[in-house]
Amino acid sequence: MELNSLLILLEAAEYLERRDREAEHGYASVLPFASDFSRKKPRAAPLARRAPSSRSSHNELEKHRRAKLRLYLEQLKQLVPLGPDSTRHTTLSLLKRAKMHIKKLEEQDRKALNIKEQLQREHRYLKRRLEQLSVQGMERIRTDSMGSTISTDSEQEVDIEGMEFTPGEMDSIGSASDAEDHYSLQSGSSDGGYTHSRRLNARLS
DNA sequence: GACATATCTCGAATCCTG
DNA sequence: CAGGATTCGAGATATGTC
Repeated sequence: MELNSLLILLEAAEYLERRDREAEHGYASVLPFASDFSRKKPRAAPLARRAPSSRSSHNELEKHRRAKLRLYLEQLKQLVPLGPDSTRHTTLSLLKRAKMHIKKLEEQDRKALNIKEQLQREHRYLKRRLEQLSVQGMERIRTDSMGSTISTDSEQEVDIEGMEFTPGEMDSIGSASDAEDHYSLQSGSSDGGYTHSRRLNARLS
């Protein structure tokens, strides 16, 4: 269904909701939006009636218009989860459900976006951390080859399992954006922060 | 039969186009 | 701006449900 139709239906749902609320308070039960008041004038007595032919064609057009509205409502019904009691739904209940459904989808979208940003930060941080570790490894190789007597052919294991880095620590090893990334990793996620649990095996000679 | 909801009809307001 | 097309609100009527 085109977006315009949905928006129209959503507006209709809000109007009907408001009308219900106002009816509960005993005023303006059948009046349209306040902004529409300017359109409404007291109905004049039917002086000049339309010619029968134009009247019937007008009625026919009205019938088409209602059919079109029904069609849109049917299409809307396909898009909105109606639940188990979907045997009978009034126009009003359908529009209310559609409104709730749209709000739910917007909320899901917002959450997914948050998770995406969180993962992007995590990815940036881990990438930089990996670069730093490989640079450190290369430096150690260089110093070892310059006469150091530290075990020449032994295997050294760098275990960073359970490592956590504070923002201050990040300052010393990376850029400001690194710190920002890591800080958000620890504080931003709902599961209590991100902990490195990876074991990096660095073969050093 | 009372009540709720849908549909029809009509006239007026508004939009659109030449 | 005139006039046809479209949209809207309101009352009447039809239909469904309890």
